[in-house]
Amino acid sequence: MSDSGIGREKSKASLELLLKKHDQIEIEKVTTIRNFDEERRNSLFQVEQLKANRNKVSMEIAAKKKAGEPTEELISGMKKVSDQIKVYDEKIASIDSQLEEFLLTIPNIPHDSVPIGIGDLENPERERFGSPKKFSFPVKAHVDLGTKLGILDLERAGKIAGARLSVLMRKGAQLERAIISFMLDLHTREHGYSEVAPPLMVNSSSMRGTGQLPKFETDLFKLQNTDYYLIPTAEVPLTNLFSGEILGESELTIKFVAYTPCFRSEAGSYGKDTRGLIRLHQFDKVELVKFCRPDRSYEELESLLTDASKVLKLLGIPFRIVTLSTGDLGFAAAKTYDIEVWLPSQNTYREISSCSNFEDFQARRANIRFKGDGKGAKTAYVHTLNGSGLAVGRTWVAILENFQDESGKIFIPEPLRPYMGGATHLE
RNA sequence: GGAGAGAUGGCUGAGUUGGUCGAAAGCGCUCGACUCGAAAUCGAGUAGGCGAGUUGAUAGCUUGCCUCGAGAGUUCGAAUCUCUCUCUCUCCGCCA
Repeated sequence: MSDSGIGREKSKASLELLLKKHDQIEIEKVTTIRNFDEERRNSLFQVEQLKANRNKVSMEIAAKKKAGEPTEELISGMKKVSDQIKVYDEKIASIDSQLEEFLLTIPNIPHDSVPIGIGDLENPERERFGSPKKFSFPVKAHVDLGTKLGILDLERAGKIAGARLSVLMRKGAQLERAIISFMLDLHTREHGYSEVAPPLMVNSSSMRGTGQLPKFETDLFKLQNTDYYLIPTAEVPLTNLFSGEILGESELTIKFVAYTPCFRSEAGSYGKDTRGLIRLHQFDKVELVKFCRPDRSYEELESLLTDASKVLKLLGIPFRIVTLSTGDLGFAAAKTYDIEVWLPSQNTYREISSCSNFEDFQARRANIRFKGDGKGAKTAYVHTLNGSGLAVGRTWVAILENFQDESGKIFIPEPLRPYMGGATHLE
């Protein structure tokens, strides 16, 4: 019996939900689910009747034994019933596990407001903030700026570890820490998030809960001879914090912020962003996670986006927000906004945050529910959301590139100075 | 890493010669009585999940099944016996 995790996805309500949207997932899959479910309900009904009988007769046996009456016929009759029960139980368990495996591979259904498109080229721009600065000299890339300043050492990173790993030195390391502190302070003090310091490795069950497993195992680093994976984002430990729990409605919305390193194998990204800090096996990120009532989740998505955007606004770095189209949407998300920051050396906007509403997709898999305080209060799945607030490494890059001068000096944005011992420049 | 103990309802904590135990008792909480009000006292209620019936109802009411860390097993029947796993605690060792 699996009553945790996506076991709940067998429920009538979830099936109806899928059926309602049948135009968006293959009819075949829906039919499969429907057949499975029907078979399961029939067996369940049969076995429950048998069990009711067994429970009743067991009590009779107990009573007769106490009275010293013979019980042989009853017991031998019950042996047959128990055998039948076993057959049905096995059948149900088999259906459950097949159904579960099957459901785990079905992606979330995009929200009605998500634009149709086949890839990132169809992602409409929603808003743009600030305008890229006109430089009167040839801009340098962050790798060159950082290396020259002695705050970034990719060569030695390659020596001690390998490609797609980095070493920040001196003021570069301090800047990383300043960015982290600034973001954490902003979100905890101004935006009402509670800070969490989660483990950087989690078990496979958590990875299933948020949707990384079973489909995306190759994107993860797994620790040998254990069930542990290095987290690809703090979303995983934070969202799973309440797995298998029923939260009080009055506690919602719950808002967490965490700074963690993130680990990604970046399998399949050969040749992409090979230079610099844009795409690494390990990078720092400040992550925002929310648990809320279903009817509030799209409001919460908007405020999540606002909270994340605030970081770049305060730093004074130009950025834009795009809405991911259906083709670019992640496996688990129902709707996603990307925040893209301006990178002068690439003359383009690059993703620095991804803010998503997963609706009840993760909540079903991780079995996270809530319940009202009233008498007739029902339990229902929460909605989960998360967004980067922001990717720290890419923020570091954006600061170097957007605030460089002709001599290679870097202007430190005002909000970070308190965290940099009052320094105004990196030089 | 070595040795040992344990995991029961919101909490504390009974229950281990298998049989009206989903579970004593206490605390907490809810409702009621008393009170001007409160405290104290007294009375009643108080785990979750999934189905079925009734209903306009995802309200109530009636009813079945499952759950005493998780999974598997023994048995007509398991919180109670066996095995595996997970976690917690104590002592020793080691260590940031």
